[in-house]
Amino acid sequence: MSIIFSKSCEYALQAVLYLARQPEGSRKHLREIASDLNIPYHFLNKVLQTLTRGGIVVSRKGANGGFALARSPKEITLIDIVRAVDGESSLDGCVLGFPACGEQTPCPVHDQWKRAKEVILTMLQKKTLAELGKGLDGKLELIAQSLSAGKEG
Amino acid sequence: MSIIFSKSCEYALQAVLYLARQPEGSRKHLREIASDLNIPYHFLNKVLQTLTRGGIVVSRKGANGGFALARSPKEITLIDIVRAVDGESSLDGCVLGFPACGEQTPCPVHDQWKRAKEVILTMLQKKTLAELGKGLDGKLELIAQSLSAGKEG
DNA sequence: CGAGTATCAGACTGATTTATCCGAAGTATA
DNA sequence: TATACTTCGGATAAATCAGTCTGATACTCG
Repeated sequence: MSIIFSKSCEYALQAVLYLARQPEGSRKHLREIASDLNIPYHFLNKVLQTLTRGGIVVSRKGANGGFALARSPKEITLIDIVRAVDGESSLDGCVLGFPACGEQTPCPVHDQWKRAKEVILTMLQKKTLAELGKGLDGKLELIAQSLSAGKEG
Repeated sequence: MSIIFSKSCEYALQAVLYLARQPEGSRKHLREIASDLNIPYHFLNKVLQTLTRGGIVVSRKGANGGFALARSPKEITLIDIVRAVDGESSLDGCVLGFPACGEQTPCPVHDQWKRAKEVILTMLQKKTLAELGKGLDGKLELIAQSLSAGKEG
C-alpha cells in the first residue's frame, strides 16, 4: 500500500493528471479514463464524484457527458487534489504518533520530519498541473503501455 | 491516521524509544510501557511480540520478567524497527501509484519524491536510539504528562 | 416526448488494520 | 511443589479502506 496517500488519492491524482493532458474544453468519459489508467471503473467513479464535489473537476451527465478539469491546469496543483480527497490535515501530526508532539515538546525526529514534510509539500504545490504535464509528454503513454503489457502477461 | 507508518509501527517506535531510555540491563513490564505511553495494552502486546521475533527486543516471562532492548541503543536505528514491523519495502513504490514508474518512465514527481524519500531515510537511519534519546531528556515525561492530562480533561 | 447515454448516490461485500480477550506456557520465589 | 507473575499465541470483534453493484437522475438528440 502507498505511503502518504490513500488509494483513492492516488487514483485521483492520476485521473486529474490525465485530464490535464486533454485538450481544453474537451470531456472524457469515466469509462475511458478508468480503462486508460487501469483503475477499477466503479471505484474511480466514486473518486471522481469526490473531485466533482470538491470543485476540482466538472461533470456532465448524459450523451456527450463526461469529466473535465474545473479550472485551467495552470491554476491547479497536486495539493488541491490531496486536500479534496484525503482531507485538509493529512500531512499534520507527529510522524511517531506522539499526540503531544509540538514545538515545546518535540519528538526525537520532530525537526527532521518537519524538513521532510517541507520537501513533500514543495513537491505537491510548487508546480501546476500544466507544468507537470509538459514534463512527461509521451511518457504517460509509455507508462500505460508497460502497464497493460503487465496485465496481459 | 499516520503518514508513512502504520499504527503498529508508531507504537513500536514509541516503545523502543522508551526502552532505550531505561538503564541498561533493566526490564520493563508491558503493563508499565503501555500505561506510560498511553498505548492499548493488548495491542502493544502484539507489537512487542513482533519486535521480539524481529530481534529488536528481548523478553522474559514470569516474575521479574519484561522487555528490554536486544542490543545497545548505540547499535539500533529507527529503520531497524520500521523494517521489523512494516516490512522491508514500505518506502518503495511510486508515490502517485503508477505501477510502471521508474527511471525510464518517471511519474511527474518521481525525482522530487526521490529527494523526499532520502530525507526520510536519513531521518530514520542517521541517528542511533542512544543519540535520539539524549536529545530529549525530560521531554518524554513532558509529553506523557500533557498526554495523560488530555486524557483526564 | 421517448430512447439512449453517462454521471450520481447509496448500499453492499471483502480485505486489511486496529483492538480485545483468554487460556497456555515459561519463570522466580518461597 | 505450589503460587504468583508475565509473556506468548491464537481467536475474535470492531473499524476503516478498497472495490462492486444497482437504481435514480440528468442530459442529448431524433
